[in-house]
Amino acid sequence: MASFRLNRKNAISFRSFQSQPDVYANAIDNYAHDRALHLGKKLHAQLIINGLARLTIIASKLIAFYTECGKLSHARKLFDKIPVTNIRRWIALIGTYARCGLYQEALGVFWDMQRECLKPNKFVIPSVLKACGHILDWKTGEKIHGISVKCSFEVDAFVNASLIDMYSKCGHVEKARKVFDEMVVKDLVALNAVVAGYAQHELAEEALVLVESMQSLGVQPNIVTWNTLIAGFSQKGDEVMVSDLFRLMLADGVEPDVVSWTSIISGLVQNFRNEEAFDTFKQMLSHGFCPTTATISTLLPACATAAKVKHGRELHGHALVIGVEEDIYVRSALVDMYAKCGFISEARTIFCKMPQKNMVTWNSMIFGYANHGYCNEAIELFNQMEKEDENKIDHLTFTGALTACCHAGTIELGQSMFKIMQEKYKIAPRLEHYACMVDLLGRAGKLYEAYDTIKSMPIEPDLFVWGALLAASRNHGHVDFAEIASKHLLELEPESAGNRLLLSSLYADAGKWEQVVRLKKMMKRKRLRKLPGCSWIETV
DNA sequence: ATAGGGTTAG
Repeated sequence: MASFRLNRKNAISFRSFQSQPDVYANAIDNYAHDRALHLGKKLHAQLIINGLARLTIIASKLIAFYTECGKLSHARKLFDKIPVTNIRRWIALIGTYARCGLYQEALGVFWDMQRECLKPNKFVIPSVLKACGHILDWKTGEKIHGISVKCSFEVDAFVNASLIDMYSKCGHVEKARKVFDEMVVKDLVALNAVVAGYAQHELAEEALVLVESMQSLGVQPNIVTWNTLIAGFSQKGDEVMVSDLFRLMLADGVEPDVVSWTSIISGLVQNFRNEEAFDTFKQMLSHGFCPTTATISTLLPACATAAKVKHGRELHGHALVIGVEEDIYVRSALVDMYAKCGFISEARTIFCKMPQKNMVTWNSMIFGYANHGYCNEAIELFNQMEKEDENKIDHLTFTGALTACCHAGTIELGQSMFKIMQEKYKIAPRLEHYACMVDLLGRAGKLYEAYDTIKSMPIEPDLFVWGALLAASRNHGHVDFAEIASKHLLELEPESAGNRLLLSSLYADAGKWEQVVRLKKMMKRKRLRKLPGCSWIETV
């Protein structure tokens, strides 16, 4: 009797002990889904107090929660507190990171796992390869390839398809093809991964040849294959081939879907055929297809001039109606579109209501400010990004911020940013950064410093760098530097009439009329003519 | 656990 009671008591307490963590686990899941960082933190504090935070199940959920909220350091700290008992937890964390787009973190955990001498299984390899593919790190991908071979995973269809995808994304299409050729049983996913590799690197013809040869071996293309081919030819601007494929696909009994349409539209936008892109979009709608986030965000850059803002607003309306306005791609493209069209406050409104921002979101807003003369706002936003989202700062962020410094004429700030970029963020200056620095110094009349900057460059200056020096020389009437700059410009860009006009007006300013006549004669001889400036106004 | 269409650029 006594033992029965004891057992029952144990059973009850065991059950309540079991159910309580489940309740908390669910709550954390919900907070992760809503990205309710504040509420989640409060719950975490409570779990530390009642001791449940130590449970593996709770800790795992908290890791997922912080990961979802973008608080990686929190996630990692928790992870490191959990004793390593089995590899499944490592693999789950790697998978979570890879799915969330946190590729560096995924790889970091993978190498930690290797350091702990835990053998990877074949399930973790695709996640890690996906991470390599996205960050274009084929060197690491190749190491993973080696590990896969050593572990005899190379017969696995998932591992092979992931290897092909990784090499394809990194531009090593021939390595991808080699993996495919060595596969004993070639499946459709692997084929499509090679086809994508070809299509995305302007080798659509190769892709087509491969698909045809596989067809003769009995592997039939599916809608993914067709859409990949369409995307490949559409990016190349080969519209004849695109419509042929569209027909072939129909004849094959495969119905084109919204991805097929979006691929065509994307190609048209890439090739600056905006009108046709919109026509195709209308055709797509008339065929009864509902646009997706990809359709909207691919079309928005085609509306990024003041004359096209009406189209942009229409797309914004579509996004609201079909309920995809919250998508980060759509919103980033909207921020950029409104900013480029000059509707800075509308851009800012969308920007501010975004709970998650990516580098494109931040950079678009910073560029929007910088290009419209809101230099202080651009610089303030850069400071805000440093505080809130430092890890998303990249070379474009600095281009935007330096452009703002240029327009504002804040030399010291520009110089310190140029330094911070290299020293703190380890970003090697690119041509556009040097062009900004030359522009910044040149505008202030510091032509010697500007020229010293050019001479210190470890990379070959391009026409924007020399152009900045030439423009500054012209504005400050400095003929010597103008001659140096124009000499380089002529070497780099012999066809550019604009630079010569700039130079000739400099000579005119300086009173060297005979030089002007000589230059203009030379331009006439080469039949170079500066295109007249033009603007676009939408007629209703 | 793998394959297709998407946002920033002087």
